[in-house]
Amino acid sequence: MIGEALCRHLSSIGELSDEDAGALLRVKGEVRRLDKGRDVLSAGDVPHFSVIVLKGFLCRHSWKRDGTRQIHSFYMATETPCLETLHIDYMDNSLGAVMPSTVGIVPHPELFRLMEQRSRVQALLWRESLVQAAVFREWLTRNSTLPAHSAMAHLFCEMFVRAEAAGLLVANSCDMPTTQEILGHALGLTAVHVNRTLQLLRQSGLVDLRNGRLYVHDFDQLAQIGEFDPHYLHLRHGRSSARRRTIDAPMYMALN
Amino acid sequence: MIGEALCRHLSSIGELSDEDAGALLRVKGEVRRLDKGRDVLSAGDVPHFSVIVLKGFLCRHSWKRDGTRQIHSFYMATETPCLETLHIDYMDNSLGAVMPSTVGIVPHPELFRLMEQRSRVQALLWRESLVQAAVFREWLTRNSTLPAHSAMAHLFCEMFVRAEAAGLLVANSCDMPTTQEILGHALGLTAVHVNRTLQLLRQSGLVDLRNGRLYVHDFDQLAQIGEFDPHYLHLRHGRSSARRRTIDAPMYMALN
DNA sequence: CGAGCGCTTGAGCTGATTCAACAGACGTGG
DNA sequence: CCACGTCTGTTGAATCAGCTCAAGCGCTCG
Repeated sequence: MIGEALCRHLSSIGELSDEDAGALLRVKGEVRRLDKGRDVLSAGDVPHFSVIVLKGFLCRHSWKRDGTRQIHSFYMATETPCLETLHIDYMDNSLGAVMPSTVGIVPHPELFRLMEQRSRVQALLWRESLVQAAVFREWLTRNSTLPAHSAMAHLFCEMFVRAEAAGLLVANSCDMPTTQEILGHALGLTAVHVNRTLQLLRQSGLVDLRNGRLYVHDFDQLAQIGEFDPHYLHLRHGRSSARRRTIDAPMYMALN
Repeated sequence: MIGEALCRHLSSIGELSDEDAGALLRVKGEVRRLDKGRDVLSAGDVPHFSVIVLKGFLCRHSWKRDGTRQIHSFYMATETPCLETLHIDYMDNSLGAVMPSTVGIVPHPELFRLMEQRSRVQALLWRESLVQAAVFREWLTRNSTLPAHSAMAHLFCEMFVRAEAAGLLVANSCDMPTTQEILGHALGLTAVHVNRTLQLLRQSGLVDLRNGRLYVHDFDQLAQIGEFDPHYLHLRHGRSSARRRTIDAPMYMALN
C-alpha cells in the first residue's frame, strides 16, 4: 500500500521505468493511524523516517509566540510531506492530521537503500522536494500579494489540481476537510474574514466548500480570480489554466 | 573562485572532507557579470546550469498580472540561488541582480559529475536546496502573520545571520543594497509603508538600513521584535537567537 | 542644470481585524 | 431520550493597519 502510493505520486511528476516502479512497490514501512489534530512530527523532533499519506488530510504548520499558527501546506493521500527529513536533521515545523488519517512511515535507511539502487528514484524524490519548495514560494506570493478572495480562489485551485493529479477527483469535487479557522491559518486570515470571503465566492457560483468537500463549478474563472497558473506544481500531465476540458453539468447543482 | 565560494557555502551547513573540498575547488564554470536589474534566469527559462553568487546581491522574484512582484529570497556572495534547476525543468520564477553583481555559472553536467563522484557533496547540495525551502516557509509565515515592524525586523535578522555565515559581517553591519521599494516587494508592503516602518525601527535604535548597508545595534532585541529564531537556517555554527555574544560599541554611533 | 531615482510626508480610504453574540450540529452522559 | 457542552459557522459594529494618491525634497549623474 505504501509502495503503491509512492509509485503513484512519483509518477505524477516524472516517468518511472518498470524496474523503478518494482523497487518502489517493495518499499517497506509501518502503517500508522492518526487521530484528528495529532502530530506525526513536531517542531524540534529529529526524525529517522519520512511520511506518505495513505488516507485522510494532513497539514504542515508552525505556531507563533502569540498563539496564532501558519499552515505551510496541506497534504492529501499519496503525497509525501516529509522528504526533507532525509537531509535536514531536525524539524523546524510540525506535521499534523487535519482529520483522522492513515500514514505510511518509511525509515530513512530504507529510502537511502532504494535511492542508491535506483538513481531515477532518487532524482524524483529530490525533484518532489523541490516541487514542494516551489509550492511554498507560491503560497508566499499568494498570501503576501493577493486580496482575500483571490488568495482563497488560488488555494482552492491548487488543491483541486493536486487532487486531480492524485486521482482523488470525483466529478468536479474533492475532499477538503478544513474548518474555516484552518483555512484562515493557511491564508493568514481570521476565521471571521474567511467566513465572509467564502460567502462571496459561494455567491459567485464558481466554487463551494461544504461539509469538508470542495466543489469547483468553473475552474477557469476561479483560476482567473485567483491568478492561478499550475506551472509551479510541475506536474507531468498538468492542466494548463487556460486550456481546460469542460466538465459535465454537476449533479449537485440540482441541490441549489 | 567558484569552487572556493561553493566550498565555503556548503561548509556553513555541513562538514566536508578534504577530498570533498578538493573536488569542489576544482569545479569549472563561467564567471559572468550582471548589470543592476538584469535577470540571470527568467520565468519560463529551461536552464542547464546552476548559479553561485560571487559578488553583489541577487533576488528571486516573480511578477504578478497587476504589475506587483513578490521577492522570494535575497542572495548574497557565496550563496547558491538555483540548485533547484538540477531537477526542475523550467523556471517558475526569475533570478535577478539587485545591484551590479558577479555570478558563477556552473553547468549541470559538471555538477552531476561531481555529485556522482562525491556522495557527500550531493547530500549537501540536496540539503542546501531543502534549507532554502525552509527559508521560503519562514518567509510565508513572516509575511502572513507578522505586522510590518516585526516582519521587517525578522528579515533584517535573517540577512544579518546569513551574512555572518557567509563571512560578510564587518563589525555589526553587512551589505543590504535594497531600496525601500524592493524591501516592500519582499515583505508584501508598499514602499510608503516600508518607509514609515523603517523609521519606527530606526527610532527604536535597534537597527538601521542606510546607504545600502544594514547596521544591527541590538540583535537580541531585534530578534525578539521579529520573533526570529535562526533554527530554520540549519547552520552548522548558527547563533542561537537567545544567547548572542555582545558586540563592541559600534563606531558609526558617533555619526548620530 | 535638468532629469530621474529614491526617500519622505500628509490626508483620506478600505480591507481585514477584533470583540461579541448567537445558531445549528454533534456527541456524550445522566 | 433529553440536556448539555463543544465545535463550527454566521452576523453586526467598531476599530485599525496598511494602502492610495499626491506632493515635495535631495542626491547623483549625464
